Amino acid sequence: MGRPPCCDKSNVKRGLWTPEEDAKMLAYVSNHGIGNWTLVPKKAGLNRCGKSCRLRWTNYLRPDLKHDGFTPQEEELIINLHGAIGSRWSLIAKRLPGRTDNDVKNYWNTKLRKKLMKMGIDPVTHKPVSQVLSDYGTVSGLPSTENQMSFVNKEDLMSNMSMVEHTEEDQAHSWEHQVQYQVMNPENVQPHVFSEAASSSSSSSSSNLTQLCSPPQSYSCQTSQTQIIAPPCSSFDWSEFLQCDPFVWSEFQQLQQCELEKVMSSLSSTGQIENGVEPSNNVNSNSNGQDKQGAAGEGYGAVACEGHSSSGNSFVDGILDRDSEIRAAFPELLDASFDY
DNA sequence: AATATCCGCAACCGCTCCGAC
DNA sequence: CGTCGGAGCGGTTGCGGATAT
Repeated sequence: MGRPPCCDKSNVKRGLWTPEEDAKMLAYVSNHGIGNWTLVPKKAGLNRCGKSCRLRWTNYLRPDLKHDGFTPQEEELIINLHGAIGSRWSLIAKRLPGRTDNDVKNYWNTKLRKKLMKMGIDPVTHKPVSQVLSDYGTVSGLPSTENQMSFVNKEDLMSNMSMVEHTEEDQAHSWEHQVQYQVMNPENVQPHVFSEAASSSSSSSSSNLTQLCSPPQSYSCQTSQTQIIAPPCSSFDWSEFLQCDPFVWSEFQQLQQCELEKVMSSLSSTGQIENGVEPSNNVNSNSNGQDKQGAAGEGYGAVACEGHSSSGNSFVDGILDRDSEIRAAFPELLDASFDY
């Protein structure tokens, strides 16, 4: 159960704001400032809920807001940040002056998500669709597979599947986009892109869909381009990518610390920690790795942990799962010190 | 020209967080 | 230390304009 409503909704106006209401709101704020939002509608002479006033102000009336379209630079930043921290729209919006979390969220849902799907990128995991499908195919024999899918819903899956089953030219085009995207988002690059991109057989399995992730021979030029632009060593460390952006890295560290403290607090309060050692039967600590796509897909922050007492560790588990993926892909990382 | 469908955006809802008391 | 309530967040809904049939 949530909190009771902040006001009696039957007595307040809802829906679109009129120019008169906007004018009252602007006049009040310019004269008195914001203060307590629950008092603003009364003082401003508006028959609105305080929450509605706050939303109208923050999402539309604020004088520092941009109302024009998103630039390619903003677009790229949103994609990169979404890939790094997930759907934390308010954090992403902080990096985009004049944009609100609502703006960014809407733009993502209506434009960027579709755009990535057309490029052959799963907008949830930021991985090539073929990779996600391959992973899905691998886990399809396990129970409750729908909980392990990184796709938002079946519609997305069908959309993606129909996309990758288009013509060879489309596939090649899609691959080209994938490579370009992966250069932009190196933390999501799969091993074969760096070291084995030209070898379609190396990444092929019994799944035809998996084969689609390999570049057509005629597109080897994209591969060489990737090798030039991509990080110089094959043992790419995704955390280094996060560190490239001080803001993202700062937010990441804060979130990491915050989540860690919550987990430790939760575990210690429920007696699951003895001498600082976590119990070994954590459902998300298995080495299977097949159910980890959702973890990465939800911005490392939404690992399903239903029915388990350590439900607060989703973020850390997501990070650890992602780390396991990288380590599995790049065994040489095992020699490196990499503690969270 | 009329109707149906699609799409984008503004607004709402439910929930968590956190400070005040 | 527990409760209350305001602020803020992410997800979802629904309206209205644009486009297709």
